Amino acid sequence: MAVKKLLPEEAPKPSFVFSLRVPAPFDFRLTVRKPAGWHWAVPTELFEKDTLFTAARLTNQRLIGLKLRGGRTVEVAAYSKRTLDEAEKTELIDRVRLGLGLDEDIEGFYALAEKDSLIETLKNDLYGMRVGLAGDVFERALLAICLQMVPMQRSNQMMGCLIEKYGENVTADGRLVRYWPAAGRLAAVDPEDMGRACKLGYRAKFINQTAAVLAAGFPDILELKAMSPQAALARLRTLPGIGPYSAQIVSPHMGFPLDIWSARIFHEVMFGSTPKEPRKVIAKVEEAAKRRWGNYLWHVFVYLLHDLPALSKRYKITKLV
DNA sequence: GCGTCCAGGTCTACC
DNA sequence: GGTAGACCTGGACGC
Repeated sequence: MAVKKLLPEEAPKPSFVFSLRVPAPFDFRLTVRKPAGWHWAVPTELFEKDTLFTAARLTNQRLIGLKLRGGRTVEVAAYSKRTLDEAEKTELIDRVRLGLGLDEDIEGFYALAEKDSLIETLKNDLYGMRVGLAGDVFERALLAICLQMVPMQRSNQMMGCLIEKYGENVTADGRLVRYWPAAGRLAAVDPEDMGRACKLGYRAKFINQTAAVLAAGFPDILELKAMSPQAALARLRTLPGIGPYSAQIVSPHMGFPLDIWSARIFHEVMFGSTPKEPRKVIAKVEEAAKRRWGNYLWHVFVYLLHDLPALSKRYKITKLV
């Protein structure tokens, strides 16, 4: 999509530079460029030579171009037309910290490998991959709503269209990245027009209404992180179109967002059989997973879904779509 | 080529 | 409180 390289003389200098030392174990590439192809902040971001060119939108709606260069210490350069003030710098640092999963208890997750062969496999295959959570509530809500009731291919079509038609351009060291639309932009769009343009179906109304709620004032991702997991989920579920599944996708707390696709995979891995009606085994899978992995459900979820090609050699896993 | 089914949920009306 | 049915769309599938 809309990512292109500008000529060197056009590339601006960063307006803010900082570095983050990430505790071991940490693999930068696996963290920002996950094996199954999940984006870090936006599908249009660019990754080349251990460097990620992407963006972040601050709470005051300023869009900042970002260049992250990896290693144990991640060098971050922020690009903006005007200088960032101290509050904006602090917020940006906090957002990148959250995105890189600096505060995750990855050691605790790996400790499960001593008694759990599945975790041992995941640890060995994806050692150093931190889950992280980049992007704010609206970006993640768009992702969650576009995931509902459609195969991944259709989700990508809808998200791509929203970004292309309503998104914004930002540059990061000369790379042009098209970023997610702002909530205020989609709140002002006629949901019928948006639905027709991007083939969103009933989701158009949810996106428009959620955009309006967020544009009017709602806790950002860092504020939700400061809440208890239960309080954050409850607050997110007040958004139109955000139910129990989507709230866990959006929440900065580690959840276990089982849908019928992931429930089927977990059932196959945990119980060795393919459920005829995956929707009906979600509660059973969730209960068993909680007993087996406790506080590390989200890590297991992300690791397992990114290690499916390797796991499919050991477990009977239904072909992906 | 055409008809049918259903997919990485949520909401609402009804009991 | 729980449950069935509606909701958009397009790709897969059977014929």
